[in-house]
Amino acid sequence: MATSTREKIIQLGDDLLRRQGFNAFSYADISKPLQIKNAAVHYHFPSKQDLAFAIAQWHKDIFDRFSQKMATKEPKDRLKTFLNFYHSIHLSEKVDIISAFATDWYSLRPNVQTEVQEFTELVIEWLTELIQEGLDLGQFRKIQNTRTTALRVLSSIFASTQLVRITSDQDFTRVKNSILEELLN
Amino acid sequence: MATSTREKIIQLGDDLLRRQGFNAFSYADISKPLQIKNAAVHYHFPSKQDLAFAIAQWHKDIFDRFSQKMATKEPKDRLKTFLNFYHSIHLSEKVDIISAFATDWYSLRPNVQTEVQEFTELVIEWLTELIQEGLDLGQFRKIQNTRTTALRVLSSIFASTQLVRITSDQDFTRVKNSILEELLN
DNA sequence: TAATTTACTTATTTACTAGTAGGTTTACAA
DNA sequence: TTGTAAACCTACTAGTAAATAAGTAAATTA
Repeated sequence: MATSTREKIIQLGDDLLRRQGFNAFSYADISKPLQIKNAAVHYHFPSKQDLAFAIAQWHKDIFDRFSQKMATKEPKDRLKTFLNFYHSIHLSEKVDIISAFATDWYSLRPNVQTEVQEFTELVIEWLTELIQEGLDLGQFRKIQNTRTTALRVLSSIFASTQLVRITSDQDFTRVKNSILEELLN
Repeated sequence: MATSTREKIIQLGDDLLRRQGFNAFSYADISKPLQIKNAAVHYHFPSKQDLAFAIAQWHKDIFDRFSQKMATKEPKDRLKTFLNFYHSIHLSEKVDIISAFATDWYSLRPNVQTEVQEFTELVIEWLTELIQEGLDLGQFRKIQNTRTTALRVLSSIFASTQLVRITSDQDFTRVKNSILEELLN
């Protein structure tokens, strides 16, 4: 199954958004590598905000499939997979999609903001449930309120993808391991 | 002592950088409110990168003064002041200067990157020392390696200033308190 | 007092930016 | 075979970006 142009635009847009930021890339940055014209991008996504919306939607879809695939695994492994996923983000010099959108929050149209909010809530809820299950099964150690713990895991990990751009690669691994140590019994 | 135009440009630039991102504001956004011409901004800062450099330097100066003023206080109070400082950032709809620079990292000139790196290392070291002192005095609880703890405090708190743009104000306070609870004996 | 420097302004350039109008090709359906 | 719609392209507009050149008024220095 060949990837459609529309799909390619979304993927490249996502890449640029998370590597450079929403206001730092242009339609030309998309059309050139794909060897199509600027107007072709506008054909699929009339405005840049429409593209942003599609990217947010795309992430919701991906996360949906991810969480379904993970549903059968136990909390500990789910958490590890989640953290490893962020590790790969960091290695590709990108940042997390949530923080990418957060940075450019005030340049996003309301419907894009709503989409991002829904995606974020999805992730937080998924993490909250994961932690609750981990606690119930005795795999995790109780620290605080589960949502707070979820928020701290999420913010720690995604801040790290940013912070290590400035400091060093080692610091990411350090934080990642510390999250695991903190939670695991 | 009246604030010089140069100083005003830096302050407004900092504000815009942290509210909208480096690539989302223009020289016009600075010249208009200050009621000067675009070229006047270029007089003080020939290129936008020069402005970015000055903003990074400015933060180093501020942090220097801050840490000197805090030197006599005890670790617990220093940490609280630090967290409250970030709370005020969050309330003003800005993000932390480190994450603002991190987001636009790849659009920064090498000398700006170096300046930001130095500032970040300053903050991490300050936090690391604070934690070490707190441990020595028995005010803090040992969790991990002190640098790791410092990294986690920093990343948790600054990710929160971004995350709460998307979720809710409450979530910031939640994270802030959890950091304190985790460390304090 | 003359020379110089600081802190600007006016006016302009070059290079993009997102976005659009209208024409063309291709594929598929009636 | 004709009609139609999807997926482009060519060519363009209007606006904005950073940056610069040249000039000026006021303050500072020699």
